[in-house]
Amino acid sequence: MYKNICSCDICNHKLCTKKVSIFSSLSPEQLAKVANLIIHKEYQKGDLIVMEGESMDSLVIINEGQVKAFRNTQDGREQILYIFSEGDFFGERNLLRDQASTYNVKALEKTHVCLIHKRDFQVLVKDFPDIALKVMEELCQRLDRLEHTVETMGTGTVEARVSSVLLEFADKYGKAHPKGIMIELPLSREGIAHYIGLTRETVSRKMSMLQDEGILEMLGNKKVLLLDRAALERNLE
Amino acid sequence: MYKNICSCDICNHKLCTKKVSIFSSLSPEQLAKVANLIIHKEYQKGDLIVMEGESMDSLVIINEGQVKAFRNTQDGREQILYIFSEGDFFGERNLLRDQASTYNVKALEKTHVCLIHKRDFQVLVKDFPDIALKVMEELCQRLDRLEHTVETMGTGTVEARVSSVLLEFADKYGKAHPKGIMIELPLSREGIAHYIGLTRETVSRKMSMLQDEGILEMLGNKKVLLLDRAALERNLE
DNA sequence: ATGTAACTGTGATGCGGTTCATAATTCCTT
DNA sequence: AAGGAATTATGAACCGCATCACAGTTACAT
Repeated sequence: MYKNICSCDICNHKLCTKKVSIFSSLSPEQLAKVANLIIHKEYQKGDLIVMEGESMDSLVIINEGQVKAFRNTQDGREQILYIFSEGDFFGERNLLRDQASTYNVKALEKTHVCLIHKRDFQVLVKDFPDIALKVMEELCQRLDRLEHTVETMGTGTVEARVSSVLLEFADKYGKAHPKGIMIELPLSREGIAHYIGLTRETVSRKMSMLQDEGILEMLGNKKVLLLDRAALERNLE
Repeated sequence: MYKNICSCDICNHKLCTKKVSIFSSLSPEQLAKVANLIIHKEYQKGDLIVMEGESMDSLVIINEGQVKAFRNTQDGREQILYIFSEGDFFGERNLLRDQASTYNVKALEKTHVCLIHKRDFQVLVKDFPDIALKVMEELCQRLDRLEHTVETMGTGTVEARVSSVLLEFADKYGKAHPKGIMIELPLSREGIAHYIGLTRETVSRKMSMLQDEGILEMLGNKKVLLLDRAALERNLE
């Protein structure tokens, strides 16, 4: 499963510690100590990083690239739960409790991750209680997002779901652009569909609609230029 | 908003500390110390305990009764996110971060709650770091449940949603019974509908179907006798 | 640059859940 | 125990998303 162990002398394993909010309360010396505990690994697009049910022995921090966390139902449908990018982490639940992973994680592109072993992480948390608080903060943010997702899935129209995910991507991956916000989509149409519980076709149709309304412009399959953010927000309800 | 301040000399404010897992690592003396910080309040069925957007100054622990946490969309639809019962707590996110409540909380029946003020809670967490870990554990359980809800809402059939919620209630509120599991429903059909993003009518119909199939028996509006748990589980996919 | 595989767009069709309407039951109050 | 309000059940019609089918487009590797 592990492919390339990055020897990475240049960054001295420090890059990921700097990018990650859970270590933000540490001093440079402490950070260096943490950096020594880290093992780097690299995955190619499509590689399965963790499988549902597999037990994990490390906290995984995304240093570069992105991954999706998802579950498969028996009839082959996929539900994407999270998209993790640079600075995000996963596997925390399997370290605190002794529990197998509750989802699959797959690289959406070439991805460089940093691993901290369970025993090292537990020592870290004891030595630096602020880390636990930061982890908690991150968990709270995930709760917020999932609550919002449940609300949208439960009460929202299909327009609202598509608008909501586009706004999320605009905030997370959007770059300023003279005509609006340029979004580099992390997922294909089908991926988006699996993220919000719809079919590929419906997502296609709704995005075409939004384009016809002048709210956005599709640039190939992987980019969207958001022209009218406010209009999307109005779609939320 | 606060109605009755319970003077409650009998329990000496200890009941709720004993019931709550986040204090399970404390010694009896430490528990007594915590108990002194607690203020008791009581709400009647239908009382709004917290409003969305309102800022909270206390952690709220349910001592007796149950409440629902929910959001309202602009067009008047309601999405129930959590049902909290004896031993559960809410408001933790507004204490750790400085954030207004993200949902409404309403009493589903006469409910007795214990309050710990923000400043007291923060001191507690510092003195007893295990409390933070316990809170984290609870947050993880909520994440698990929400992830499961998103999966069911995104990929599951309506049968699966109804089956899923009935299984949840069976585990949480079910009592052994010679013919199966007797469930005291915390929500009306409409409430269940708002919990799983369906309409009252659809929930009615599906539950009638389950009754016709001999999987359960409805006893009035508030009780369900689950006869064939395995059949419900098979419905999940 | 080109060819090919993967992805996307769109029409036609059908099913299933919502909506609306109304009847029946339950449950709560007195 | 009875009456009335609230909740639930159920039928009919409609609408929207899934599904199926296939054409068109994009992207990527060589």
